[in-house]
Amino acid sequence: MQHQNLVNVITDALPGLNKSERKVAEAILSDPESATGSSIASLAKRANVSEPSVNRFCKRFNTAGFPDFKLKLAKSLVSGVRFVNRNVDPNDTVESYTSKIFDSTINDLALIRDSIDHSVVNAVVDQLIQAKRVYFFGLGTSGSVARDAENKFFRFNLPVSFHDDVLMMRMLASTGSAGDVFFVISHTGRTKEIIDIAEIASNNGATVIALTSSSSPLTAVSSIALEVDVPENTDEYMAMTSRIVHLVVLDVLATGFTLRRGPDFLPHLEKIKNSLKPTRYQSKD
Amino acid sequence: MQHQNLVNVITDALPGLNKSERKVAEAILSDPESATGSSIASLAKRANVSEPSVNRFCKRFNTAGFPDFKLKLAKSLVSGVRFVNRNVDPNDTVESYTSKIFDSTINDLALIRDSIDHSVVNAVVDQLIQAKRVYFFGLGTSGSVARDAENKFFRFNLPVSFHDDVLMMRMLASTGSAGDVFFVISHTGRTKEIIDIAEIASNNGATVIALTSSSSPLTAVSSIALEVDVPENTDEYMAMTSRIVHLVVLDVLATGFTLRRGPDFLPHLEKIKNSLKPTRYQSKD
DNA sequence: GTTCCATATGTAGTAAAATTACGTAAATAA
DNA sequence: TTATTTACGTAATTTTACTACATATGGAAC
Repeated sequence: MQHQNLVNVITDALPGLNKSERKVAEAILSDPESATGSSIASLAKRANVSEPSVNRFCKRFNTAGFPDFKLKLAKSLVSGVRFVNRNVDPNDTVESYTSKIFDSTINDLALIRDSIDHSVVNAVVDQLIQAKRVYFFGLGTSGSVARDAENKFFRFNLPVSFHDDVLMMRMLASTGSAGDVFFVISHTGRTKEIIDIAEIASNNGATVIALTSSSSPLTAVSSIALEVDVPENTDEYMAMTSRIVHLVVLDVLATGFTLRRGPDFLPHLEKIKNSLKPTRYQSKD
Repeated sequence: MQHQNLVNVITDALPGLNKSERKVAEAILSDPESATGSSIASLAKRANVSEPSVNRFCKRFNTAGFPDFKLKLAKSLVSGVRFVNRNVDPNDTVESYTSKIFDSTINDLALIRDSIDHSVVNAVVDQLIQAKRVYFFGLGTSGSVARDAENKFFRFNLPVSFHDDVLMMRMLASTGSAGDVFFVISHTGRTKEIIDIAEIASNNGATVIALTSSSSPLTAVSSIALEVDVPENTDEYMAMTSRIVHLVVLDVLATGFTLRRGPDFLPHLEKIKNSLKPTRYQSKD
């Protein structure tokens, strides 16, 4: 598809490539930017393969040839999506660690953008539209995400709340029933308490939507699971980007919700927006 | 700058070009996309000029030659296309509004990545390192950001808290003093209450750090302002991405903090990480 | 108007780059 | 092992881009 980033495509294909093709792939991935500027000869030399090998490599990735490949590679590199395999290290300057953090966040977003299951997104919007009540649950960092979700979804004229207290969650789950949607957010999907709570809600006939990583225990006990796999961060210095991705996914859901409601709903949103005007100093422009 | 759009540059230069160069410019502008894919010969033919004219045209725009020109043109088109007409509209499918939301978030992140003032980031890290106490303040959506910040910075063995209650904020600000850092987060930087509170803290000799938009009233009453200008979103459907950018900026600050503390600090972080293990079902891998 | 000069544009040749056809080597299966 | 497929490289061909040089065009000075 149009959005598939060539760098990621190559990275994904890496295991299935044969010797010389892999050499080419590695040469490109080690410095994609310069690859877009070099000739087939110089790249072949750098990868220690023959020119036709580079050419065949290009054609394997659905490009007309080397020039076309370079073009598409260059395009992939723009749009903010840079390839990052470099972790933050103690010698980094402000400039370098700043762009590393931004780049890795951008990279993760692009990854999920290209891999998210649209039918699941649709199904979740379905459930939210039908919901009589929505509870957003999350602990720790995911608590902030849940809080943000509440702030977004209350605008839809729908009883929503967010909770980051497991006792509260447990009580709410145990009184849940059909028509209630429990939207459970968890990066790992392995927190025992959260899984317990999701199970309780589910057993009461409520809908449980999980925003979590794939094949986690939480997925198993949910009605629908929005699976978002952000690469784990083993690096001590690196930030956790999964919460950012979760926030954007919630933006997507909110957008889907708004669209489904139709244009009649827009004045309501406008009213909420305007309600804050008196609390602010107006800008001149 | 490097991100200057070639199409715009050519359009601007149009009046100052001579006959054949203008022909080339017009041929390119009439269909820039196809220009990126064609050879110098075919473009020359389409513009009714000779090949060297096309070549000269390219060099006039600070490119090494035709291939380099095509590359830069292609890059310009990517970012251009993504910026323009990326608003959600009622006819969007799940696929299209999903990628629009992701794309606009990515775009905004890339924009800030390239425009953030590194010296300010450094100065803020300086202040945080020296702080005896840090308060994160935010209302509404920024409240979630502040909450997330608390969750991040408490790991640094530093008394931090987050607040989203203006009365609480006011009281804390009025008892603040040198050594206290009030980290105030606000998208608009125009909320009267918040500005009041920042002013009170500042008058008491505390350090006020603002994460907000440039030239806002909040900036004026702060010791340091981390100015982050995310394009306003007039579109009703579109999500607010500024909070995402704020979160990433806080990640950057946390990283800067960790690096400044040095490697002796890592075991402490590890301890916190491990503390959560018993709350989770362990994964097989 | 003619001459001179500068700039603009094109022609033809050359160099570079990419692709193709084909042959050899390596790997795999019988 | 041998047959057969797949992988890879060599060399020739074709395409593409660039350079040097020649011609043309448009003023300005006489």
